[in-house]
Amino acid sequence: MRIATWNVNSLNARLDFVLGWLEDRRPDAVCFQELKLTTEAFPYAALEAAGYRASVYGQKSWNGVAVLTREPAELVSTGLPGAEAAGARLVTARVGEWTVASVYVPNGKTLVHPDFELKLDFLARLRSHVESTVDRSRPYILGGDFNVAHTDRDSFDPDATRDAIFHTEPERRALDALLGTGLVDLQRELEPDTRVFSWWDYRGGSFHKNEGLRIDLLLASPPARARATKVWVDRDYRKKKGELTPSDHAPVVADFG
DNA sequence: ATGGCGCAGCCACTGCGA
Repeated sequence: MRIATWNVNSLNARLDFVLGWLEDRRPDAVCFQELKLTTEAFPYAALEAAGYRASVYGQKSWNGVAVLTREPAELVSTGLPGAEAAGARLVTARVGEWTVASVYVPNGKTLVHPDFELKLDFLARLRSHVESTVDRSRPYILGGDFNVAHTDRDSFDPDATRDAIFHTEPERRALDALLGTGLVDLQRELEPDTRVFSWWDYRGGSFHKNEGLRIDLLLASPPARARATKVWVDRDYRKKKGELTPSDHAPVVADFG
């Protein structure tokens, strides 16, 4: 079983790039974020031709999440109760014995922007949602763009970014609280000390300089963690492919025995 | 070897992303 998460930064703009990646990596399930299209406009046909079905929660222009699966899946839920104003940012699907959820946590914009409080509220509601609705005694993966650099190790320059957005104590403690429900960060479980990023700014040659952040995470329930054999950032797919432009996020991939 | 912002929209600038 191979499960991945990937903020694609517009599925329409990225479709050919994504199809190439699916053919190359052959994941069984993928959490997509930032579809930037409505549920109706989702490219179901192109993905079905590639061997995938999709559980989708989209909206026009912004946000939008999906869980792509090779096997037929049951759509469990869309949206996060109480966080409707934040847009389409959570979808959960069940495939076989696995439950897979894709989340796109609000960016927050700046520390003094109203969206920053919305971000903290979203993370708190996400914790409550997991606590009350997810059976953590079964294989469960919450994959997504959390827009938080959890520790100093997850940032290219911990000193320069100290207390900057994505790095503040309230954001980090909100992620701690989510993990307090019993989920674990797979990357840190399997590779506690590896300095690895999942996002690099398009601007200023950030990727070339490896000035990135690790903000895309695969969170796992104990049974899912127990089966995990490998987790990695698919850095090659942050690179341009011929004429195809990459997302500013790389896929994060995990394999399970 | 790679890359130097990119995407959506009542559009050619602006808002947003992180």
